[in-house]
Amino acid sequence: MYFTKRPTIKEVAQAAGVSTQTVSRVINDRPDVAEDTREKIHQVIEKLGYQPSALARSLIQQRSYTLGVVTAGLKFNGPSRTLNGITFQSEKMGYSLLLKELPRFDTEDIKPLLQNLTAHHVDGIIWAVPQVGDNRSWIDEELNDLPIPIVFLTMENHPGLTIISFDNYLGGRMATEHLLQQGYRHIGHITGPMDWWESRQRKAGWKAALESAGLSPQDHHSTEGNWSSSSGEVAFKQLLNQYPEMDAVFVANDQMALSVIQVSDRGNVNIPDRLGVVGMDGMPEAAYFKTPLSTIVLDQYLLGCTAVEEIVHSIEKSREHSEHENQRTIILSPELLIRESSVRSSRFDIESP
Amino acid sequence: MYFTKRPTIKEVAQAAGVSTQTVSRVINDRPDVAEDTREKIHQVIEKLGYQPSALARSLIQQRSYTLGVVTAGLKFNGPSRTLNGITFQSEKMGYSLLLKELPRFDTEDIKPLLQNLTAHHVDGIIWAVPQVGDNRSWIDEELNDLPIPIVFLTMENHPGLTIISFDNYLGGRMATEHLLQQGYRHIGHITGPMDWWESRQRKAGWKAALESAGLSPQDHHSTEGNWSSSSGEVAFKQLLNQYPEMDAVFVANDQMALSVIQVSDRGNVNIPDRLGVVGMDGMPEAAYFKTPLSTIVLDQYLLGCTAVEEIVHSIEKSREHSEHENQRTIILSPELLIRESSVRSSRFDIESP
DNA sequence: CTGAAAGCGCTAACAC
DNA sequence: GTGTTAGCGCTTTCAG
Repeated sequence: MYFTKRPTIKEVAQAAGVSTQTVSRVINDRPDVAEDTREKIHQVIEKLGYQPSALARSLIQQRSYTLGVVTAGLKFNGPSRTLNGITFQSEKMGYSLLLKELPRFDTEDIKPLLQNLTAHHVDGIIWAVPQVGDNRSWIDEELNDLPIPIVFLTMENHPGLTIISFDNYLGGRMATEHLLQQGYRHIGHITGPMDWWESRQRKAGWKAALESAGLSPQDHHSTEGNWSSSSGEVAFKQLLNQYPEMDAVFVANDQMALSVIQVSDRGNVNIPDRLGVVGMDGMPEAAYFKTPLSTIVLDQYLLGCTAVEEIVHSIEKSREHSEHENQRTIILSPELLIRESSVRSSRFDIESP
Repeated sequence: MYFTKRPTIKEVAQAAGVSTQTVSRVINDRPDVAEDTREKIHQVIEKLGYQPSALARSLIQQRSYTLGVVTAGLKFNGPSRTLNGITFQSEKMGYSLLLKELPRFDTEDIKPLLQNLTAHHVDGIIWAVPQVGDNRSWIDEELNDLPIPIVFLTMENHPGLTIISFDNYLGGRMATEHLLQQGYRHIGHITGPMDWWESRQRKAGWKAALESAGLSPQDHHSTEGNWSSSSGEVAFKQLLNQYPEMDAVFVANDQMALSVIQVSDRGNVNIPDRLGVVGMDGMPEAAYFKTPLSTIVLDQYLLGCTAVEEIVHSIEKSREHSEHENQRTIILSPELLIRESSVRSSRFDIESP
């Protein structure tokens, strides 16, 4: 196999018998080129398979049309669906993507990564890593040195930052209020890892909904999982133990809800009659669980698209004015998807208060 | 918010009172720099927060240490787990990633994409798109013009190409042979979309295993799904209809197997006693299905890592000799993971031949 | 040990 | 309309 070098603008110019500047004008579709010159150059370009170097252009134009994307946990559904949205929206808007994945969600030392990104002259950064533990502590130190705009996904409000998040609090409320409406009164909760901001928000929503209904959620009405199905099994068994009156449970994601359904099935606990279940995330498979799962759907694809729109917007703004106040917070709403796991059959409806 | 320009090597040189070449020597860790000069420059670099431009370096060195990654279907588990492996291995080997996602698996017009990648001076390309329909037809036309190495994931053997695939045929065989060993004799198959090479391979493995056992698989012993759980439901119901003697089924992925389990449960068909089920892929959730699912595990992460190793290897080779024969085919083996869905309880064991 | 000059591939600003 | 000059930020010669 032979690899032939890509042709340069110089070679095209020579082959066409013009200067590089004229070739440059043609490939940038500028006027002020004679029609037959343009024609000739196009032919040479076609023949040589010439493609202008994005690198050289980025250097001279001080603009790369490239976005840095930092993600974590690509093997999970949420992050990869978000990335899915990012790739499509960036393609649509004419930007390329430089991808980095953190080895852990709570990676704290991100300075080298940031430097690597700016070394590549990315025009902006999408920080698509959920807020976990102290993994936002670098912001105060590093952000001032950052020569380009950045948008953050999935984190709490922070003055001066552009942030796009789901309303996890609302999601928790919606799930719980739905269960209340169905007549359940003893609603437990299996949380995600409590060092995750999203977990805390979902739990707060659950709590608030119960309190609004005049009920008083106790500490022993919830247990903590780590998002995985196996952790959900453990957390559910523990919850059954410490909260025997429980007649419904809001589970912080669908994976953990899956094992709630399995354990209930094996224990002959009927869902939804004896136990109502609502999950969160909206994985398509949830419709095919033993009992189809009601869930709070998060549109991760949309999150990705929105992130690109915002960062491109910020980039454009920052090029107009060297100083600018552009930070804003966008909250995406979750949606309740009702399936069997939370809707009691009629004989139970009659019994409910 | 203010954005401060990144410093250049020139500014560092001026601040340190030396020439840019000397700074260059320091940042490239070359000898032949006086210790105190080096020290001084390091201090200035630290103070200014200087980071050399990867773009300028790529231009002059004719080498970007960047890999082009082309993927498709990131919202699915397989592709994103592969990407997960790619990000980690490339980070480890000192390469950055330029990511592109095809809008559809069977996108045929990839010339613009290829040009875009080479325009960014990527050193090599990982084509992480499964072979579907005619989506490899561009190879013969475009590959000769490609100035850099490329490795393909998940496609059939093709002379002159470097390819890394799972042994899908073997996977199909293993699943089916396992069911045979368990005493099942009427083994059906739900395939993936038959325009996928992987689907055809898995089916061929199923067929071969049955024939080796002296059984004769018929056309009506299999139906076709599209990987989704909902398609699996349809395909399974159809299969039940046209193959009523069926006592086991090999399902081409875990998602579809999920609905096989659900439909069976609702129809009071006991798994594994009345119906043995084996899936494929190895999604972690499969352990928590109503009946825990036996499955053929594919290590997609490893696939990604291997892809990076291979492409970097090819890049290195291609820089040593302008001509080279480096193509090779790597086949990764699947693994059988046995859970309840395919292991009959003892009272049935006794009955089996 | 250090610096000056040239140039990677391209475009901005100016000439003609 | 088209060419010339300069330079984006860096490294590679080659002098000294």
